[in-house]
Amino acid sequence: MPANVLVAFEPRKTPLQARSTVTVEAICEAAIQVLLSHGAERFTTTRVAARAGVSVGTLYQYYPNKQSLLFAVFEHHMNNVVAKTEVACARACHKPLAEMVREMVEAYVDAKMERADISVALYQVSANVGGPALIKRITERSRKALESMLQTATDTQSPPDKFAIDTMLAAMAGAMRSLLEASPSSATIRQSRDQLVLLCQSYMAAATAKSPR
Amino acid sequence: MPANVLVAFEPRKTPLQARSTVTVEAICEAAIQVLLSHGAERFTTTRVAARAGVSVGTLYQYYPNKQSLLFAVFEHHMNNVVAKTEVACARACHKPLAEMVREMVEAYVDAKMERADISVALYQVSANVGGPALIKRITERSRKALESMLQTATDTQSPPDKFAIDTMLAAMAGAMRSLLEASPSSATIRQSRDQLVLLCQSYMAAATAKSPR
DNA sequence: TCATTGGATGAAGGATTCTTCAGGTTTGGA
DNA sequence: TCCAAACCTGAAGAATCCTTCATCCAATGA
Repeated sequence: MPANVLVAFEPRKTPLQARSTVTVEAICEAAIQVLLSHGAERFTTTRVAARAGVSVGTLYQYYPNKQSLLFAVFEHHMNNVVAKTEVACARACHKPLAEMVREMVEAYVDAKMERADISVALYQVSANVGGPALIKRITERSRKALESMLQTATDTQSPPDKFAIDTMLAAMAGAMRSLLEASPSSATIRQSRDQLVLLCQSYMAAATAKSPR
Repeated sequence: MPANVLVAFEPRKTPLQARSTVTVEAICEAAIQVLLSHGAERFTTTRVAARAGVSVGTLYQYYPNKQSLLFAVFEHHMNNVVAKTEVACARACHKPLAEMVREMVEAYVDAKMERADISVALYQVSANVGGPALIKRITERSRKALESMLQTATDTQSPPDKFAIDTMLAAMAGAMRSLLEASPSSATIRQSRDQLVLLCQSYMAAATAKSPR
């Protein structure tokens, strides 16, 4: 009944020599490009291999199937983004709420934008390739980082609850997606980033019980 | 280079007799079910036809190809949701800002939830099947409805600008998606809806008051 | 009643795609 | 230098899938 049949997602073998490391990276990069130029529907292992300049057999030496390749790229990208968000959260502790939120949102937007092409490409497959489970893990990590940051705010009593934080994270993801899919100019990016900062700031302020003046 | 090759999206012929109307509806409903039970990857015209209790040939009599079927279902669902949102906007004119936003958000959430299964199913294909273009049209409609509503707020001077409204719409969509994909209990739905209301209210208030210094 | 048009059928052609594997090439160390 | 392990190749089998079309069934109205 469920859409995901049992498929191995783990990579098949890890590259040992320098040569194969290059190959694997070429394959991942090619996957992005094929996704962008042909779409998820026509995303083919053969096409990816051709674009990477290797043969299909090589691809299957590192990834047991098509999905595992997509999953690997997806996971790598997501981990990169959360990691940078976590760093920003850690750095922004013990500051006023508004400032915290600003730093965190800006880090998130910048991390996504750094490889906008990957972000856009992966939207096409996030729903299929073990996305739900991975996204859940990522969201949890983000929430934890946010929670422990918010607890140290210098101008609030009780930090927002779990629900509020999850809602904000989802809203951020949505705004980010709509921005990315519009292939925006750098001016638009700055503007949207500021809007997103304002959105998160005002929501967090509203969801937080302020300390008595 | 672009992912979308030229394909006809228009339905092939419109049902005239009552019999065929039933058929077309069965096909659309079956499409949802197949999407949910097999996933976008294994979404097949043959499977849809089988589920609808008709033969493939019948399907191709009304839709020139697989994509046009998906597009039709997608478009129908989106139109339904915006229409209800527009009605709510019209109804909420000449009220205080917070109340306006609440009514509009609640209408949106309710409309999405009414056929949660369809909403969830379509997330899998929204990126592929002419999604971008359709979503752009839908967003535009929503923005217009919101703009003209906000202009009549009884307690604000200048309504939020285009950017702010688009950001809010994207944020709403993101929060909604994350909610829907978690197959939430009705208690969770209510809670999330309230959070989303608060988010939009506080953002609109912040974007209305004055532009950031 | 019967002709005409709308509606339905499903086997099969044509095209893709995933994945394997037997055999070749390169690398790194002994 | 030489060998074993790592790495690469790409033709081809097996499995789907999309779409068509010749053919049959049902409804409508004259």
